[in-house]
Amino acid sequence: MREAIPDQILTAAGALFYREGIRAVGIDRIIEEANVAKATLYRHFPSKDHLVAAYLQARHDRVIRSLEEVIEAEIAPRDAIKLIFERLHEKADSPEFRGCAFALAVAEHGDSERVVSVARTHKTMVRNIFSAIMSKADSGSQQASAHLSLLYEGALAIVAVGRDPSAVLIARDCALSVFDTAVFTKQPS
Amino acid sequence: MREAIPDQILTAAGALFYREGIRAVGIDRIIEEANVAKATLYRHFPSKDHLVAAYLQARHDRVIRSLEEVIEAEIAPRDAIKLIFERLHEKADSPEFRGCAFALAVAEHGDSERVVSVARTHKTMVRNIFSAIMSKADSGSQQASAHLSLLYEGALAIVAVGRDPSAVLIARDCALSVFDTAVFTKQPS
DNA sequence: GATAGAAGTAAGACCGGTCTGTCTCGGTTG
DNA sequence: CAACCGAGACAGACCGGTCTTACTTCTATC
Repeated sequence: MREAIPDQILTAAGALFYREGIRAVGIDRIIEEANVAKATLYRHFPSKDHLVAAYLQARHDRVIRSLEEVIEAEIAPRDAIKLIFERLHEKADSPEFRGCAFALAVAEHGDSERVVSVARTHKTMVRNIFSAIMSKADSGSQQASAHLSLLYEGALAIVAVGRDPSAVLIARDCALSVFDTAVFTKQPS
Repeated sequence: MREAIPDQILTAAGALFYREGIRAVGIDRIIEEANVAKATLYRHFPSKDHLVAAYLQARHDRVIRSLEEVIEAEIAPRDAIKLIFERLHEKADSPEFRGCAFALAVAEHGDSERVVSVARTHKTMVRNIFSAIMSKADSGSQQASAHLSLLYEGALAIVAVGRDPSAVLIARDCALSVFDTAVFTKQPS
């Protein structure tokens, strides 16, 4: 067995969901791509909604792990921010990039509590990543971290529609500028 | 006749598309809500894709007109920015707000050239609005206008998922800060 | 201004296709 | 033998889009 079956299904479903959209991809497409029987899929995921949530959860884990690596690496907060945006730029500079998977999923399944919940958790944790970085800069500005995540999400949204990855670099420059003024004008605690 | 039939259809379709999603709303729902026969709909809009594009176009016209009013009003650039974000906050502070209709549409129909084209045009024009405001501030910083639209889109994206309209106010504060530093550090032309 | 015809409309049957989800069957593997 | 699996038929609903039928409304011509 090359791979556990649930992962096999999630891999196929995830690629299709992100590339073509969730509603646009039927169960039949997924089981064909995953080389799996329909009953097998429904044994592991009781409904398509569950499968979508699991796909988002897997993506969430992956993205957050990648961001936490940046935090755990002992690099200066300013460079961490730079790195995060430049990693995003790399991803955005690819024809198959379609924007934030969680925003896409909520756009299609905004009425599914299961889906929205994972997406919200993800956004909250991304904000917390920026918050952690800013607190390492010993300028406890929670405001600045909110600004950074705003720029991060804005870059994702603009690239999703306009497909021009340079927006991410512009966001990076603005983020660094926000960081600098936040640190420069920091309040003594 | 209370209203031209195409507008009647567009009104019903627009409300349903935005509220529940484009793929989630079938033609039957639209014609029922618009009190119109199916053949009538297809006489005015040759396909659902055309109808979606027309819905986006109508929304585009409305939003851009509202933004241009801000420009044409003789108010200071800084106040114009403030006003734009506070108007967005008003809209976001409503249970039926679901985020940027164009981002939602692209998420669902990213492969439709007709749909993507309207969405891209919209995003470009929004950026141009900020650009026009910044050039009135006689600091020709195109960079700052890009930052402003980044914050604008970020606020839309975050509210779309998190449903917390206060993100728009945070974006406003950041935008004003960006504006101030851009004007303060402007280059002599 | 009356009238014939063209055009627009509502209502809904209908078509072929696709959707999610269930079920059966027969094979394979531990 | 028991649990899982692939393949696929099947159900019931819904999809976008076409077409028919009967009715209304507008328009052009006399």
